[in-house]
Amino acid sequence: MSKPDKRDEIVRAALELIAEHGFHGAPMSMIAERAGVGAGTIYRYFENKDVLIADLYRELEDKIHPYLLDGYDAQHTIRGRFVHLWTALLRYFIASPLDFRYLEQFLNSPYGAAMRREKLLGERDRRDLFCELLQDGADQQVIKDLPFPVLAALSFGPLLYVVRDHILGFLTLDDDLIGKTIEACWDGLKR
Amino acid sequence: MSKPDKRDEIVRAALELIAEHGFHGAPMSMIAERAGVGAGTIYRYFENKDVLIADLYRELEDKIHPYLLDGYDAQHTIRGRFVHLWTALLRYFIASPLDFRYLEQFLNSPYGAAMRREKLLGERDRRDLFCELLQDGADQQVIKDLPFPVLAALSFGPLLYVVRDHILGFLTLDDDLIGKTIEACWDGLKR
Amino acid sequence: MSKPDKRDEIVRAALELIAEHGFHGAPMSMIAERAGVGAGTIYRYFENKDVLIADLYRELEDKIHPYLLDGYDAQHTIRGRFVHLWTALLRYFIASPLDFRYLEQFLNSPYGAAMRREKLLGERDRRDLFCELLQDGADQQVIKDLPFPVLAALSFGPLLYVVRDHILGFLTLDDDLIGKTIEACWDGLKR
Amino acid sequence: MSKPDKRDEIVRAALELIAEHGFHGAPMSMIAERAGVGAGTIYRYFENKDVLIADLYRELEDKIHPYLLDGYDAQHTIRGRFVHLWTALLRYFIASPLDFRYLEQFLNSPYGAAMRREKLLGERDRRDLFCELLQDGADQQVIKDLPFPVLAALSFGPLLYVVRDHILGFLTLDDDLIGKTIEACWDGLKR
DNA sequence: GATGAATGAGCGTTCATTCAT
DNA sequence: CATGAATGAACGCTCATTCAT
Repeated sequence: MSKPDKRDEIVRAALELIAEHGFHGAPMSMIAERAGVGAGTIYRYFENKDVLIADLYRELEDKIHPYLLDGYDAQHTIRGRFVHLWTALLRYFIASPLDFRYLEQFLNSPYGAAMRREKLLGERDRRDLFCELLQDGADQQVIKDLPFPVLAALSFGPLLYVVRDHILGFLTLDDDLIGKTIEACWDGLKR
Repeated sequence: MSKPDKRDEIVRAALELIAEHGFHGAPMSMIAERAGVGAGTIYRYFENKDVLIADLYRELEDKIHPYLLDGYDAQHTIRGRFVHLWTALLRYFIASPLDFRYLEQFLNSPYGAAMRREKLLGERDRRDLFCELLQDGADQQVIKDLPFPVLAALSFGPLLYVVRDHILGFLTLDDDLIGKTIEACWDGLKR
Repeated sequence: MSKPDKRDEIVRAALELIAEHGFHGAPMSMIAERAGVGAGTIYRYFENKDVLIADLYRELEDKIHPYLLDGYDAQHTIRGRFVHLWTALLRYFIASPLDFRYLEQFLNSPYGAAMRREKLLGERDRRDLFCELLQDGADQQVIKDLPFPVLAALSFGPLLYVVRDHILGFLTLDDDLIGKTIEACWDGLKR
Repeated sequence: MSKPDKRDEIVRAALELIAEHGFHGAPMSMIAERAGVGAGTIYRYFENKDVLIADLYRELEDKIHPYLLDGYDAQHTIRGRFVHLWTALLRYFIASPLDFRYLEQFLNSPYGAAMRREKLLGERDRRDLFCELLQDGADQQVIKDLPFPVLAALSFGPLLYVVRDHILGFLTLDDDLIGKTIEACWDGLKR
């Protein structure tokens, strides 16, 4: 097994176990076992468990980004881009529930808070399509004149909630319902 | 120190530590120390850590409920009741950030998922003012015709997000902004 | 409840719980609860758990002694007295299995070893009917010429074993089988 | 220190401490210390304390078995085989008193009761030389016509008692006394 | 005397991390 | 490089004993 292979196996194993059982239900030894490597090997690729967790998050972001870009046109209306991005993201999460569960765990942890702090307080990240979209919408006065974190909450809040409920089996999101939910969300956001 | 005092100190210490550091960052020994009691004393009042966590949640619910009821009129319009309930809840959370952080931890844990399962799938709880309100709104066709979990997501999602961001210092919620945010949320919900 | 009553209740509760669950399965608090007294009360009557255990043993000895004496005639033959004593003891144990289980626990513990040390190495206790009997039998050259502890082993060993097996349900001791077993035991002992 | 060394040290330490102080007087931490290993290391070799205790018993059985077989001839008379087996066992115990004390603790524990239940009530274990011998003796009508557990009690009872007394220093078993005691025991058993 | 709430040392067990091989 | 045996601090929890009431 070549070097990047091992790293990939570790990442995969960690994602699966943390998504299923949470950070505390996924000991390093179990991750190593599932990855088919020695326990010490993880520490060649990740300084410690915290770093593994944070790197895992970044890899997920990078993995998801192309799906959002597929068919995305920055020249479209704000509304059209909003619908496009969220439709893509919701479909991705529904197809990859483990990825969603992992992100949820991460965002609800201190790591997630630190990351959000950067996103919301630091320089707005132009590479983040959702941030960019809200910024454009605010600039063009298409969406409400509210502080950026409130706009973010109005988009992310309901949509991540429904994905969670879908994955937990509390409702079933089909394409029709996805569309209606995103519309409702947009109603809250638009001016 | 009299008997209820000890219990209160334990509850306070547990709430603070769990709110600040999460369930796993709040060992029983640390809770005992912060409460100024022996480690074994906690077990006189709570069978084990899980029971402590669940009881703490119930106490918070009971503590918050009166604030929601204060000035609440079940004969008002759906919209008026919606604004009333969420204004009261947001103000409560802003005044008691530890309570909010605790509830957040709880709802993101397996305990929370189990509780949500009951709320969403079981008999709708008429004592839960938020559930009741959404039900009434759906019955009167004032709010959108969407599955109940989606309606819940449209209310809870954005509003709990902004409270979190406020408590983390990412924005500052004053009465004006609270009002505007609730309005925006209502826009997403109303038919 | 008068003073001796409390003591009796503690003794009864301790015997039951220790017989059923062993020394370590019978916490002082559980003994207190079963006895219907406060936990601290036990310490008014017994200095600590070890003393309680030892006192309990002595009370059992005193309780059993009269049953052995009933119908006992020190002028009978060694053999007759042997059969009498063991028949009485086996019947007692079968009727009071908790007493037997307690004695068993005690004798297999360090307390029991210390007590046996006294009995076997110190001045032979003339009040102990079994010791006396073996001594008489040795003096009259009716039983084998072996060191006292060996004679004791030849009597106590098999007979306590069969009682245990009876109580554990591995066999059923009726009067006929009790008689035959004591006879067999005597065969090993007699010259 | 190589892998089997650590396991052996743990086994040795556990045997010593449990033999001397009983199961409850031999905490895992103390076993680890005496073995010269970390506390967690024990759990690499034994799933938990119960498993350690049970494995220790099995290892002792396996260790003793060859001593019994040495010079054993299944074609000999019942009496000859009886004398052979018990002489070998008593000599073994006298040479390895810790092994005896451990077995005693084990057999007087719930584990021991469960094991005895199997031996006495289940299919008679033909690999157990003592069981086999008693069975043969009963079949050939050389020993008394009594239920199997009674026969077992007549053999095991006195002989294990005298070993215990020897180890506790209440008497001194030399080869002569061993022989005489086994003879006496046989007198109880034979028809 | 009697109580039982309070204590805290001690238990069995886990797991992130290290390091000799 | 990779390993996985070893570590030991830390966890949740128990219970013999004390002492203010």
